[in-house]
Amino acid sequence: MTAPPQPLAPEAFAGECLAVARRLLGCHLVRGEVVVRITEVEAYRWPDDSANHCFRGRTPRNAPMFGPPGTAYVYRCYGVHQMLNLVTQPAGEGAAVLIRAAEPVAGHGIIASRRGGRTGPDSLAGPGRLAAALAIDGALNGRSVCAPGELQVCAGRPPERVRCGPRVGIDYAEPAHRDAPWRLAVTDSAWVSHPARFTHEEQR
DNA sequence: TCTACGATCTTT
DNA sequence: AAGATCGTAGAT
Repeated sequence: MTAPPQPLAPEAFAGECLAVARRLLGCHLVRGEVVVRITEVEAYRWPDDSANHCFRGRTPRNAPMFGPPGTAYVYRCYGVHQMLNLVTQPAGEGAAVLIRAAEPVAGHGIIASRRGGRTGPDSLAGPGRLAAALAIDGALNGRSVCAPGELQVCAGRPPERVRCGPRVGIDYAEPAHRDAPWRLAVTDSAWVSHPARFTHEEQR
């Protein structure tokens, strides 16, 4: 019997958003019997990021993003898909990391059943697919992932290399933010959405 | 109240 | 290339 993995502490999320995003790659999301390794993320930065939901200030929807680091921010997109974000930086600053893709570690059968029998990257690559595979919905919005509960983030296997490129689906943002390479992914993982849209290897 | 529009995915 | 599907935000 091994001890259960230790969840990341709030301090792990309290740093600058893009740096936290980079460190979240390779970490594990633990949701009951299902464990996945994060392979793709996007940083929504603060305060100068016109793609960020918080760019024009606090609203009822984005309020969880101003909460303490390690808070889950879950919202519905296109009336259909749930998007899972993890809040970064100190409370009061609206910055978060969108979790866009992951690869399975445990609970393959549960994932497949939630994804209509799919077992390949189609089951976990893309933020809506990931949320569906983990059964994530608005019930988790505003909850901490640092305390025992329905979702945890734990240390995993860090990536050897990272690639990056512009974030997906934010053409409405100002050009400087639309084009900024704030989407990061584990190089060599097949469990990544839009694999053709990366522009750089390991910018840091 | 009314309207427009998504940090997407699926099917055509 | 476009429909699904609905909460949010900004305008009226």
